[in-house]
Amino acid sequence: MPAQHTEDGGTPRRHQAARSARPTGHDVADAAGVSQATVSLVLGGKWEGRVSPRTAEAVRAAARTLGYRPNLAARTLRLGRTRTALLVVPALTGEFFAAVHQGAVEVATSHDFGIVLYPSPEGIEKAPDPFASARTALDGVIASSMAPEALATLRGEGLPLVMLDSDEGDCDATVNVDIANGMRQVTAHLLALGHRNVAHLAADVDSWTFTARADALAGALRTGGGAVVRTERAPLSVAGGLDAATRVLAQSDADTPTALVCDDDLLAAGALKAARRLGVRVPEEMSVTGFDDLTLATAVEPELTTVALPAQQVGAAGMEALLAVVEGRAPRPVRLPVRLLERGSTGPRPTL
Amino acid sequence: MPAQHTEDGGTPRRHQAARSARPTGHDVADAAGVSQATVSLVLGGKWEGRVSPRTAEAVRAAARTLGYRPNLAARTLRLGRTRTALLVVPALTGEFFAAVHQGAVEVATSHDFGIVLYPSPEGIEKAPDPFASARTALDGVIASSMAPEALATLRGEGLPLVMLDSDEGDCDATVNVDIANGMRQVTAHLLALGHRNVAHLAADVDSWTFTARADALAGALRTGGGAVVRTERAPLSVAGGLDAATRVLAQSDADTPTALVCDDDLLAAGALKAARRLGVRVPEEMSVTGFDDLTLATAVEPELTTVALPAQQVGAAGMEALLAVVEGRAPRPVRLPVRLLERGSTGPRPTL
DNA sequence: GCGAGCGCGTTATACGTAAAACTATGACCG
DNA sequence: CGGTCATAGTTTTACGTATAACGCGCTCGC
Repeated sequence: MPAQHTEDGGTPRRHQAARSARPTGHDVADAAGVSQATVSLVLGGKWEGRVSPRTAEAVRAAARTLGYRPNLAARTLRLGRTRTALLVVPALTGEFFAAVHQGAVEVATSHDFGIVLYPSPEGIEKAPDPFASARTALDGVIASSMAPEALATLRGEGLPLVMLDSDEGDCDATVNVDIANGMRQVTAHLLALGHRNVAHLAADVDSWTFTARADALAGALRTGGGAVVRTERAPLSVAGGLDAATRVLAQSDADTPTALVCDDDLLAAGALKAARRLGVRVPEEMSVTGFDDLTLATAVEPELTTVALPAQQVGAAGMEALLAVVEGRAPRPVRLPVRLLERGSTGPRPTL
Repeated sequence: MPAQHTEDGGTPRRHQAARSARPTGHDVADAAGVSQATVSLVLGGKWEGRVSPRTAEAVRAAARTLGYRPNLAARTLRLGRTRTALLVVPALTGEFFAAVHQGAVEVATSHDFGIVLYPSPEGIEKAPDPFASARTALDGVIASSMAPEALATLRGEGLPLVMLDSDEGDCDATVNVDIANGMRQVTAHLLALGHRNVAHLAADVDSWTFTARADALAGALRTGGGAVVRTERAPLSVAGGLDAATRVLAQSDADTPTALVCDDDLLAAGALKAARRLGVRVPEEMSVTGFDDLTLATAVEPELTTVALPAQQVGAAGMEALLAVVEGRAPRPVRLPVRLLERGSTGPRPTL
């Protein structure tokens, strides 16, 4: 005596145990009285001509009331793509990359992309696997600086790769800041103030941006009739700048420099400390310039003449380039302008 | 006339088109001459008593030569868990949270956990969905500060939640820094130097840590025979500190403060600038204290007396607490000690 | 000598989604 | 009236993994 009861609607319920589990596409389908495939079509946005508007609306309503959000893992498994990019930053500290990140995120979200961060550890050697650390499959990588082996891993994966501030040729797109022009502006500023003999406080970091700074400084100075009379390498920190600048300022001979060009504001801040300790007045007796325009630049006395970098645009351009690559368009190399900020740490060359 | 050819081994090859696609468990299985299930058992580490050692070794060898790495999406879909935690940080800038992150990562990786970052945007209101931004399912959240609504979203998801530096009660575990003790140390230091009338430069940020700083300062000062004679709120920046400190220093009456306690080193750096502009010598005429021991603290002149926070331990303890919750153990609240760094910005109370 | 148990695997299945392939109902047209 | 076509869906399949359920050939105890 089969009851033939169909009051339930006859739709097969597969979920019934967990009451508060996240709703799936099947749940939405049941609620809207359609199949899961229809739900996928409607919410995927490609239903025009395949589903009637009233049904589509019913599906959307059901999804809304159930609070449906698609399962990312399932979608990824199905599609093999994630619309997610990995942003490799040298470390989590640093105002520059905070802005880069923000710029990248803004562009990404407006294109339905996501960004996950990979702060490459201090000792780049023992870096954990970027892919494992991302915790999801990736559609591309935007990298600022990276250990060669990690970069090789990336290429091996065959992922689109955008390099920021690097001369790495083996990638799909590059975004650079016009470091050379920045240094030319610094040089022009110092030359205009009468300086000829310049010392260079170089960051002891092996990355393109610092090599570019050194080269640009030397080149611009030479063509302007000046010269780098001394180069001192220093760890990229205030203490490093202090030590290195102390070494420079302690010595004085015929070619004593009257200006100290630092690769970074941290070094410049250290140089300011060194000058104060040695009784050298800035900028009256010695001009000091920084680079990057960190918060620190206006916290110290005198405020640092420095070069501001368009960090946010770097991130935005990087993400745009990645989108181009992903979508098969040809990205063209980007070179962004910088701006010299003339502040209190530079002044006229002292009369001898 | 069935040929009965089995020279291929008879194992059905499902992948043959894409030559360079990432190998799957099936590929490893084929290479090792076993089934995918066996591969999963062996690589999952739970094969003892179910697979012979030689077979297990064969599987591992095959996985190694193929460069097999399991598909995270598939695993997540199957298991419903990810061994991934979301770390919510107030912004990407900030040395404190860089260290917090590092501490958390170290603990996490040693427990086969992953961490993904969610830098909550400046305007916390328009924050994008943390879950969508994570790009993967989560097993828990470690949050420092968060907009109430975002926190509600989190709770709604039913995820384990660890709060850092917060008085939020509705969570599974808390990790705090002993802010009160830090302010007590600052106060004791100033009282020992003879100061009684203190001005407070308060960060204009609505978060527990700053409320705690204000309360602790007022309390400790009172019990020690001193008093907060003036409180000035300021945006959390050097410029904010400069403005607020200028307001404080400009006025002078009977109860003129001889020490300026700042909620943060940024404010203290601003205060130093204000003092210099107004011709107030630090620390001879006015003592200034900071908080957090940022890089900036030793870049300014004089170097800031400040309170160093155990950032890395905060992250480590947070992750440990989350692990405890996830594994069903009961985490107990953590309160970490701080350390006063006496430097040049504080000195004896000026004789009137 | 025969069922029980064990060692060593295999087969089958489910997770939630996207999309290809298919079905059913009418409308239109020659 | 038979065929073509559009509409509005449904059914089915695959993605790669983890694991429950199921052999299958031996050995062992009684």
